[in-house]
Amino acid sequence: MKGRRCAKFGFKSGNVLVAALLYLLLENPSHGYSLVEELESLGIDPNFVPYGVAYRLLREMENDGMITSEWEIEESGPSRRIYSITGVGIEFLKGWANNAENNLKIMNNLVSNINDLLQQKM
Amino acid sequence: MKGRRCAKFGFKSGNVLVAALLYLLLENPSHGYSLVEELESLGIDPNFVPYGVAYRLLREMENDGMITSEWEIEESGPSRRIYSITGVGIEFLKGWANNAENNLKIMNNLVSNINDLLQQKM
DNA sequence: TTACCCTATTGACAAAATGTACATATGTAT
DNA sequence: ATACATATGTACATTTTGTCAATAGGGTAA
Repeated sequence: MKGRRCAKFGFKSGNVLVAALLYLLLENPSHGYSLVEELESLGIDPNFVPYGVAYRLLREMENDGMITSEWEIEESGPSRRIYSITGVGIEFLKGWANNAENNLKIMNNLVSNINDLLQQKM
Repeated sequence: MKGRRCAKFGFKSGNVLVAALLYLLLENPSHGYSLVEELESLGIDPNFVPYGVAYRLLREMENDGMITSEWEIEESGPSRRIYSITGVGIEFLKGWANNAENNLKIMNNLVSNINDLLQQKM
């Protein structure tokens, strides 16, 4: 692999959502609509996560083998697609968390540096 | 503005680079090529930031009024476009850092939660 | 002096990620 | 009936990133 690639902080909104969804599914299996609402328990405002985006992400994650799904036919209310995390998903989550720690250090330093310099210059 | 939008953590790679570049320019005016190398001082590996990407970002930032540029004709070596941060850029940087602190808290919590749950389940 | 590498910038095109918005269906409350 | 909440899906447009070739000046080693 030659040449230069763009910074991969793992902090694109998509990647964070993937990690958040995997975490929620590690807690317990759930379905798309509910998962979006559950994001609030992580401090992520569900109002900023369109359902369409979440459903798309979940399908892609299933495609990548990180989660599996099965239909749950309810006696009352529309059917739900219940997702569960797989071994692949758990490994991904481990890797993500590990990587994120490095990125968080960089971010924390950057924010500190910015605040210090701003205060110093003002 | 109705409906739901996607999570805006402000942590897309592009946004982080914008903040990093603005920080470097707040330290002192510089040109594109050098700025990429200077990223290392922030813990960001320059090898992951293609020059094309950086130059494009700088042009966009100038378009947005966050930075200004002027040509510096060298006696030796090719001419350089020297960028300086503007008032708009400083304000943006303040806002970004402020916002980033909230996002960092969420990220830190997420990573902690993930690690805790992984350890607990294994 | 040719060949090669380092500095320095630009632009074009392709690919990937996101935003937006509509369509569908069931059930409950007014 | 009408409206609202649950629940999922899909199509299209837009934005963001990745990739990489083109251009140009200057130094150095063969």
